[in-house]
Amino acid sequence: MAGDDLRAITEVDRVIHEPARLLIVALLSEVRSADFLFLQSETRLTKGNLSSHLSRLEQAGYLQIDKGFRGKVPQTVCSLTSEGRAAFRLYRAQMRRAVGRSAR
Amino acid sequence: MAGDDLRAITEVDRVIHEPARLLIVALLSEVRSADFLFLQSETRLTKGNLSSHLSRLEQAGYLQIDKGFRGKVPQTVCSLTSEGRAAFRLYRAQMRRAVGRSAR
DNA sequence: ACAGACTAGTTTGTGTTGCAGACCTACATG
DNA sequence: CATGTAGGTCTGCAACACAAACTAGTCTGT
Repeated sequence: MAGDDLRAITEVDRVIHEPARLLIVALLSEVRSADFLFLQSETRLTKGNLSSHLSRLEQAGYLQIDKGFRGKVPQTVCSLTSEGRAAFRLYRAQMRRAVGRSAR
Repeated sequence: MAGDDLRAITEVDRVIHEPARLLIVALLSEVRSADFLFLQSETRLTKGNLSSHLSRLEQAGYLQIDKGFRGKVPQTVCSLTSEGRAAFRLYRAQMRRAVGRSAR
């Protein structure tokens, strides 16, 4: 039944489902890595928010965060882990079922 | 830029974005109307939860809730309003940009 | 050299919300 | 009367999103 497919929606990964993080993950899914400032300008999130969303993604094992320096200036570089990419793939598959009717 | 499309994700309608309600709206989008018990069995939500999500959707103007009787038994029948359908259409368009395979 | 501004990011505080479960109302039936 | 059904409300709690305050260190002007 169609309902069974749909019911899976209630089990989507909330870490990714949150719009701000979905945006971050979607952005990162298209590149190898991105630094904090790039993400901030793309997402227009405040530093505080961006920082905590990144931490959340890291905690979930979806993101690798490398802190280094560009010259004397600290630099935070982020990239999705393979679990992160897999989780995003799954999320997309689930959501397409709910919204993607035209995609098929 | 692709980033601009994506950034719209952060503005999705949270009323619909919540998985339980997304499920309800997706179900209702495929029928003219559905009663409380049907929704409960399809969603597997508790009565309490289902009731409050329905109220939330009604408050948002997305849902019409008609309380009546089937014989002597009370019956709550729900159907999306045209605003509800429009909101869902918009939501789907926004989310497809984030998860749709042919986004670019 | 030292104050003040700037950069990069983290921590804290607050209000909202999603959810489960207990309870309530009204009617019907065994 | 006791139980069941339909459809809720209410309460308590944990999670969380967001903004604002804060920290650490660098750069600039005088």
